[in-house]
Amino acid sequence: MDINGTGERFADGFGPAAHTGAPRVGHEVLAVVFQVREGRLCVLVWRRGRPPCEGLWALPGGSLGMLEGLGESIRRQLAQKVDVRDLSHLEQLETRGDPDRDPFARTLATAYLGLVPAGIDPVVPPDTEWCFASELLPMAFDHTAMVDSARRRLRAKLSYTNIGFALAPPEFTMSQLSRYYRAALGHDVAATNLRRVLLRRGQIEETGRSVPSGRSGGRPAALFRFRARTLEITDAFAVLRPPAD
Amino acid sequence: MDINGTGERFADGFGPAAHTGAPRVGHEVLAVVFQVREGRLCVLVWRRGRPPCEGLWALPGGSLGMLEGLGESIRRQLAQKVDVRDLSHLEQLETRGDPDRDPFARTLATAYLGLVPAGIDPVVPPDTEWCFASELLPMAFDHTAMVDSARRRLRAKLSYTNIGFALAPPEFTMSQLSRYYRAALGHDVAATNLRRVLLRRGQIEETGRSVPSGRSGGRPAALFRFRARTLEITDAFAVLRPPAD
DNA sequence: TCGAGTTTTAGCCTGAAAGACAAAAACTAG
DNA sequence: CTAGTTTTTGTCTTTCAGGCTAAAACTCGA
Repeated sequence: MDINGTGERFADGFGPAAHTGAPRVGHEVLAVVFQVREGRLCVLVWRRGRPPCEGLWALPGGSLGMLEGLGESIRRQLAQKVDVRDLSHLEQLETRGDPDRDPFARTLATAYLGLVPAGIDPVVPPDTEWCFASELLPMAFDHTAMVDSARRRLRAKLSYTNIGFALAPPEFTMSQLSRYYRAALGHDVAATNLRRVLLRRGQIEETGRSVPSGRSGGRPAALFRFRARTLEITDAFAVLRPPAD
Repeated sequence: MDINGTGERFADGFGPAAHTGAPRVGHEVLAVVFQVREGRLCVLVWRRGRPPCEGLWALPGGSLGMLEGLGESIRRQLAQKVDVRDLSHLEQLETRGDPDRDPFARTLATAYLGLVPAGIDPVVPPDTEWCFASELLPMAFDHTAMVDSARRRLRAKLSYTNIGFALAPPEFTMSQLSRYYRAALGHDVAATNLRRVLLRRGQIEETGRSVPSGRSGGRPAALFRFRARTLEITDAFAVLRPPAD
């Protein structure tokens, strides 16, 4: 990597701390955890009790342990906020490292997107709450930007993956599912179209059972479930496909 | 963030190095730089001259400087490999941090996807080469996985963004463009369909000029250009759109 | 200069998929 | 039994991708 032997390799002003020459900066792992509650998209946040950014909302997470991987670390740390078994999906989002993102120390942060299915209510510590994503007050550091990234990622993936499985409980009616989609997408989703789209894509299937609908009567609703509970990409979604033959 | 006052916060075995308590690990920034050359997708790699992984291909990049951001850092480091002005696109890909990804030191690496338009030939140092992406030999550390991520990302974005602008030179004929797409996608792309798709999406436009086609005759080909040279998402691509009204 | 060969361009057709809408089905409550 | 409610089914329209063919526009050689 010493491209011309002139030592430009250390133009950053730091010699090697190991064979790679990487300087040692702090690294933390954070998560934007979404859940649909009361028909609205919510984010799990906690209120900082000390400076910097005292009193502001912050994302759950913390320091990367010396012996753990990134995903491993955020799972461990979320286990202290939300029961890990409740996390239906987790994926890496982005890493932020602006020198001034934290005014007190040079710290990088890798953000994850986590999802919790609707209908359960994990125990959270007293300083932690589920906030409506649309009404988030300014957050600590660059956490607002991370939440925005996470919302965009979720919205996009609802279009071209089966990620709905992570928002919905194991079984659901189509009108329930359309409410989860509406909460995450921010606009109405017609249950009848949603049904056809997801059925054609093979993402959901009928369980055979049904439940009575609202207390004021109405045809009983069929119960559906997602076929898979891991992320799958809808391949029919690709444009510029390989030629037919 | 000390969720219950029992000190579980430091369950990773490390006390705070700063107010965040982040342990200090090495961090490097790498780039998967693609260019279409000779009609094929190529990756910029260099051959390691010393252990670990001596003799294996590796991605360009290096240590994050103490005062620079992540994107800033990879741009600086690529300037030593490829003239920065030639980079038509750069985006963050993923951060890898398995404790054993580097056997000699705990190092995190943030990978970027970079693109260089076809038709130019940046000066690269002697240990550095453009390798066909489809014929890459095993690479150092987890770099192979990063190249795979980058290829998937590029292929996906060719479907639903205007990222072709970063593969093509400023002006091009449709058959040239279809060759760039074929190289990146790995399959034939009919120039006539590509033209209609990109025109309808408003991604490309005619320059008004044209150039003679192959030496054996043929109708002159119209020259096109991309309307934008920054990433834009094709919104018509979203399924589950907001209702019409 | 004319015809053969080559490449690009334009037009037409098909099929897949999404979304709007309306009617039928299946229930509750009074 | 009827009115009201909700789900489900079916039809229609629109949009877009992609295949195919014919026309256009050029070069080259006879």
